[in-house]
Amino acid sequence: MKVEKPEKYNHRSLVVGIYNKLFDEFGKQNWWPAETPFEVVVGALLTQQTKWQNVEEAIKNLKQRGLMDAESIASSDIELLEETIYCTGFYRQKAKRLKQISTFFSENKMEEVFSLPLDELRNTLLSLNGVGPETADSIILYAANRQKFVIDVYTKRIMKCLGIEGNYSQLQELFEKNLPDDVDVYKEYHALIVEYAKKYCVKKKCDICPLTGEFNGPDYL
DNA sequence: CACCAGGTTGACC
DNA sequence: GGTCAACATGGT
Repeated sequence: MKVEKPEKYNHRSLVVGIYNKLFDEFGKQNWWPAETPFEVVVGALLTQQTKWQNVEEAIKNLKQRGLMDAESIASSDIELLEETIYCTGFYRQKAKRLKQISTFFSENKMEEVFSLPLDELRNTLLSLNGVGPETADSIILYAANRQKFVIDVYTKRIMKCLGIEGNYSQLQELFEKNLPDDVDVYKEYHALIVEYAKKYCVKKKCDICPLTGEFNGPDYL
């Protein structure tokens, strides 16, 4: 799973170097162990601005009530959904969005949607209410199992500590242009960033971040 | 008590 | 393109 690091210093050595350092410290993450791709979609929506621990509880609740498939959620009462996912916060808008997304996937075969050309797939997901860039890319990467690098607030924070700032698409391009064509590397990388950030980058402090200092990323964006 | 958690939206400049 | 308040609960 390790990626060979190029010799001279450039964007690629930075992107690859960070990956290898995180992999050395945290190892394989094996992220997002869901029973079905649909469960990943549900998790991606519920985890917005929410701790994963609470999402797990909501997923457990949904399963207990037989609501872990698109058709069941699409036809279920909005108030029942609200009650079921209450623990994830923003429960009113999330219940509404969850129902809409489930309706979409009950009317469109998930397998076919996930086989669309990458850009088309992404735009389709983005057109759903409640699905922004990060959620769309999480679904593409972890549910559709296709190559899209997920940028989250932690990724932005870490890169900023290294002197690299950019908007979502700029950062995404930086990673995607410098990583090998390997979905598993994409999956592990994002998971590693989250684990790393939860340990070192809380409260926007860069001073205790071990990456800072090791990689002197100039401002390229 | 203040702040954060694996964001998105709609309004506005 | 960028910024900002809402959205809501539970934990530290």
